[in-house]
Amino acid sequence: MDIASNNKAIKLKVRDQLLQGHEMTTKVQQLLSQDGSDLGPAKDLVEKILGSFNDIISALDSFEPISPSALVTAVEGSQNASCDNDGKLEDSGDSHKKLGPGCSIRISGWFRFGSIFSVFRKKSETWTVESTVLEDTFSWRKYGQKQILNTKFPRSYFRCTHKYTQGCKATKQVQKLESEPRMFSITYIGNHTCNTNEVTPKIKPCIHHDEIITDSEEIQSPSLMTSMKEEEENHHHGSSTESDLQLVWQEMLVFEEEHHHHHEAVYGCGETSTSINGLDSADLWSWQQFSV
DNA sequence: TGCATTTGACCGGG
DNA sequence: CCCGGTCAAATGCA
Repeated sequence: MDIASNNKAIKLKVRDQLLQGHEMTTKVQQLLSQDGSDLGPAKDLVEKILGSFNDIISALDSFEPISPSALVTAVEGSQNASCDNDGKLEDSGDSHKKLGPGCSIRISGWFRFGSIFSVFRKKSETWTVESTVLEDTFSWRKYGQKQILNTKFPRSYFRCTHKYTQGCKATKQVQKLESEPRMFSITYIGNHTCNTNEVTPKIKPCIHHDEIITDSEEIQSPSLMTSMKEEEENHHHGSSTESDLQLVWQEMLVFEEEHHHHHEAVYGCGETSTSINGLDSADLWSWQQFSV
């Protein structure tokens, strides 16, 4: 099998997996919508499923092989996008779609998997995600927090833990959405150049949706997905998988472009460890060590 | 004790 | 000069 067809096969496999996950998530959501049932197990299941989504997508995303202008709509300055008091998201762009109650956003080309997690993906190195979860597959260290003018919630600043050890320039900014306090706007700036293979995966807490959105003072819970990922990595030993995924990612983007599938971007939660402190009106968010 | 977070100070761009 | 982003000393925590 040549490289092209191999990549195609991988691409299809990834797509299949994601679509399967979508179906499962949809079913579980239906369960959750039913009154009177015990929601605990269902919520856990959703957490796992969405964690898988985020795992895959984060892995793909981390390679940043985005082909020029791909289908991903430019969202230069998307970190400035925010919901005003009327719940409308402001954006300089001209392509908008509805995101939840009262929020319109510029849409990137992506798959539709649900309504938990939406993405403003961009061609280059800055993109914004809206999610109920604050986690991804990278290791972040908080270096600042700022109250932004005319916003209710402070913005937190994070840099890659490996900034100094490996010169990784990736940063991210996190801010609660005023229109939907359950959601966080997460802006990723720059791509990770750190060698995550050097980082020893750690079993760390995984945040559950409910915990994130509550006003709990301190949140830490065990991760299920991290160990799974760890095992997976032991099987793949990294390198070839990475290049495969990079190519797959490119092809996925092109694939979507070719088929004119420009959807609202939605996918699930991550499974990294996240420690969240003081989620009150002056929210402080703190990502702790985690690695791919 | 070492590492992560907090938070006021500082800096640069508009 | 204002504001957003970053720095770095102080503080917290395991």
